Amino acid sequence: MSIKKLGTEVRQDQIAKVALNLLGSYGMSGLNMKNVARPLGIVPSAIYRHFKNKDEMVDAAITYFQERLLSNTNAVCAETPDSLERLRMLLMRHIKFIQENHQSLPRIVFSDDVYNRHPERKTKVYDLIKCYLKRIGNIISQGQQEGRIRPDADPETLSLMFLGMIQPAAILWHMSDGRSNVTKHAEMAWKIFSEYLKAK
Amino acid sequence: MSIKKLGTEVRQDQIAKVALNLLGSYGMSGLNMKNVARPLGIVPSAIYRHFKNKDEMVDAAITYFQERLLSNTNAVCAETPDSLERLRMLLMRHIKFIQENHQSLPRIVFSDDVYNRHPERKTKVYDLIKCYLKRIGNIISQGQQEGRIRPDADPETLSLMFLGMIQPAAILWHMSDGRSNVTKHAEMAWKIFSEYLKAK
DNA sequence: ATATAATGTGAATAACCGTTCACATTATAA
DNA sequence: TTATAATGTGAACGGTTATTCACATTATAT
Repeated sequence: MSIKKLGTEVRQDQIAKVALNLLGSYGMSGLNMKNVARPLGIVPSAIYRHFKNKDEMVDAAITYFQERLLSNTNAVCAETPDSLERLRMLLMRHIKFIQENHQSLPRIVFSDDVYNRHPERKTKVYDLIKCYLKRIGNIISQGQQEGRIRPDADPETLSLMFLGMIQPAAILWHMSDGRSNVTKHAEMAWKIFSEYLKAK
Repeated sequence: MSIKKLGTEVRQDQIAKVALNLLGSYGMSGLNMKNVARPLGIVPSAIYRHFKNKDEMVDAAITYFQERLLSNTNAVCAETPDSLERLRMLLMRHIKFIQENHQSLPRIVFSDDVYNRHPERKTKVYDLIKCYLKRIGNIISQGQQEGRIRPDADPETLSLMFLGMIQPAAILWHMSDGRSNVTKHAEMAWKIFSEYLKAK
């Protein structure tokens, strides 16, 4: 039985991904050293070769999550110059992200296990959300300057409402074990949202 | 040191309230027998006089939560006959509910600790949300029949978007430790939402 | 007032989890 | 090839938590 050994950078990535997956699928209760080690074919104590402790492992998982979420905003800006189209695509990408990664975002945000007694981690997640909202707000502002979006709308309120199109549908999707149709709801919500947004 | 003994109905209520409070404030990780017992001035093992085990205690907490949440819809329907006004009041009540009870709703929904390996509990929470959404949808339908709300809007989509006005703002409020202004956001979001809703 | 049931106590148990450590195995550099 | 560092292993430890149990205390009915 030959044991395959991998470099610590590769392992750190693998561990972070598995950790995030567990967090999204089973919550913080499913995120323990044994569950992380098993799919990688290693033993729990081996994780300590690559992370000082569980906290640093969780931090890595959150950082990985952060990169994945924010990359969506860059992607849609590269795909189209139109502000309304950017919003629509971001909405669909976010839905897809949730369906793939289960409920990482809300679970991270609401599981106080994640940052109970870790104030710096809480502000880190807070900054992530603020950053995401800021980017949505920027797309809206840009659309207003170009005359595509009505000028009397407040970008800050609207970016929060944008997230609001996703969240509750994600809850239902999550609780119905994927039986409810998130994509369809997102499309219908987008019709309503974009009708409001459009400059007359 | 005289020990005060209380009837099991009273204790069950007390325990359920404390449990829900802990769940809302610190998440499932803060919800253990010791933390529930302390504020009641009893010892952890005493809880087993009133609940068979922790699961039944958590169930009682969720039931208590359910009653509190659904009572809001009854209250607004009693306060005013106007559908739009009912929705606005329900929005404000929900915000207040979140501020008082911290993050019970999303934490229950997203903490898989709550119903990992408890499918019946998951469907119970699922039914609660569906019921809440149904009641919102009924208010909207009623407004459409009375000609107060535009008839081309889909009540189901709109009731989900109604929750969407609250959720993301609640996240920010939660993560900023109450520094962000949920009420103000709710008012601004309501302006936008109701403008769309109004029949022309 | 007294017997009996209900409620509260504190110690004990078993399971789980994060973490450490001495040792084994594999990769890498000389 | 060989020496050395990096990576993986399995057993062990301490802490936490839910749960049980024999016992003490308080309420309630007769």
